[in-house]
Amino acid sequence: MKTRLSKIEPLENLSLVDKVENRLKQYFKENNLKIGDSLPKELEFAEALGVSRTVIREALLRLRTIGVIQSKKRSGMILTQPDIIQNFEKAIEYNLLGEEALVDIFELRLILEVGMADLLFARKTEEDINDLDKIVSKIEKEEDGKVIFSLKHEIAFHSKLYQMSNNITLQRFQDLLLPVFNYVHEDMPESAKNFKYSKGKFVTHRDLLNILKDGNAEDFREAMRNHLEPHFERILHMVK
Amino acid sequence: MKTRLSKIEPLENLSLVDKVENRLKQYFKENNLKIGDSLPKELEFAEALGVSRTVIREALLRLRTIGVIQSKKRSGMILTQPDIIQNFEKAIEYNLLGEEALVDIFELRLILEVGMADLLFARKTEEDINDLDKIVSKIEKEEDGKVIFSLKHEIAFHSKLYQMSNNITLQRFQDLLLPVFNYVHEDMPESAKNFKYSKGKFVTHRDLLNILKDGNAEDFREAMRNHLEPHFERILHMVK
DNA sequence: GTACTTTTATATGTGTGACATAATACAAAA
DNA sequence: TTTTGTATTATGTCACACATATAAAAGTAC
Repeated sequence: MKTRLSKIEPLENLSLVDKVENRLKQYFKENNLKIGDSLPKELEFAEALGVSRTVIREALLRLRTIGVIQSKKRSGMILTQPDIIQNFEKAIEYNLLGEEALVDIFELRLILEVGMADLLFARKTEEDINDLDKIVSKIEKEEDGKVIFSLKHEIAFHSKLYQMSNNITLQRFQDLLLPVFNYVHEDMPESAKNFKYSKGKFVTHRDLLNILKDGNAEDFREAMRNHLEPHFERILHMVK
Repeated sequence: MKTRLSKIEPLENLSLVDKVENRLKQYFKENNLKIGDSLPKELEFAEALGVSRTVIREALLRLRTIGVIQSKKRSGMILTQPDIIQNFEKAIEYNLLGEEALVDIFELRLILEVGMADLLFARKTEEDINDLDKIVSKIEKEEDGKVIFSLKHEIAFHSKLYQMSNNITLQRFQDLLLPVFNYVHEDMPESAKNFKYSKGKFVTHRDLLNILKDGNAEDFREAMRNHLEPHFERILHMVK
């Protein structure tokens, strides 16, 4: 039998910059640095670690890229609160996500919308309901009785829901999901766009709104689950 | 009267590296580059854009940091599929997230667990159920009849659920959530740890497992919602 | 000709020193 | 006191040199 090598770890194969980055992280931890604290200057780091300014700069640039530090001329560098969604956004901007990742993300969206009911009920305001009402009325007017799948309408309605959640991370996640959503939609077979709901089961935006007005979180979850039925159908029968 | 200056807009204040980064992105788009394609070398970029290699390297390093490109000595650089979770992870490693972000993320976890029911039912296997059974039995043995909140048990059980979802992005998200979860838990008042469920409503891990075995997604959602009751209680009554 | 080793060329990685630029502190002027 | 100029300083940009890993070519043995 061939010897398995899965357990053995490779020797340290870190570049100088990698090592410096680790030391920096260690330095932050040891000195218990917090948001807003200022850092020593590049040359001091370089001298202390015995490397060139080039290497220090590269390590610091990584931190700057993920949003852990900010730097200004003359003032030096300070620790900042990283924007966790931002890098996500940047990565997506490059349109390099593969099929699996896109599907994963699309699934995430479905999960979120079904799962967010409690947040909506806890945080909805009169104003939110009115806004939603306007959106739904507009949709109904344009759809004019027909049951069609309109990406624009979907986005308007569901974006409002995310906004109602009052969870910034969630909202921004939704924002950056839009292109993905668009992609998945374009890729959708006609059969899904004209999905036939089981008779009597079709949950419209109006239905969702009414539940949001007078119903409870549990009902909303199940209604949303039905509303998203064509998407779930598609996803759940995919072979991964 | 003093002249107002509210109308005038500041000029673009992008650094050279910023501009170069934008040009690179444009270049990728225009040439419709895909994952695996190789890039011109640094010096060629530098010459083409009329900037120093330093600047090009900084721009490319940003891309490398967010995982859009990889580089090897001699072979040059290739476009790679960015790991969208990785940057998230890195940012979190630095413990610089503020209270609001942590709460947002914790909320996200609750939403996901309630919303992921359909995925679980669509993808569960016999083996999964058996694994879960083992985990639950172990929990019951250690809890020995008492209803206590054990972080370790929670993690074991819920991690398995994420794994069952068969959604890599979701799983990795869960992984990186653990430290946050830990933080929020430590910060939890005793009242929540000894949360009193309304009589008869307490949903145990065993209950969840049974539903997963023989029930349906809808029941599972509601059961999970109850199982997570103390967390929801805490979150939903927070003033944001 | 094939399998293997050695050499060579090359693109990225690292180092050094210089100057440019913008933000700050402070002095000078009004 | 407020504005304006000036010096200082840390980061931003530059040019050039050398180190290092490695893909590709050349060489070697069979």
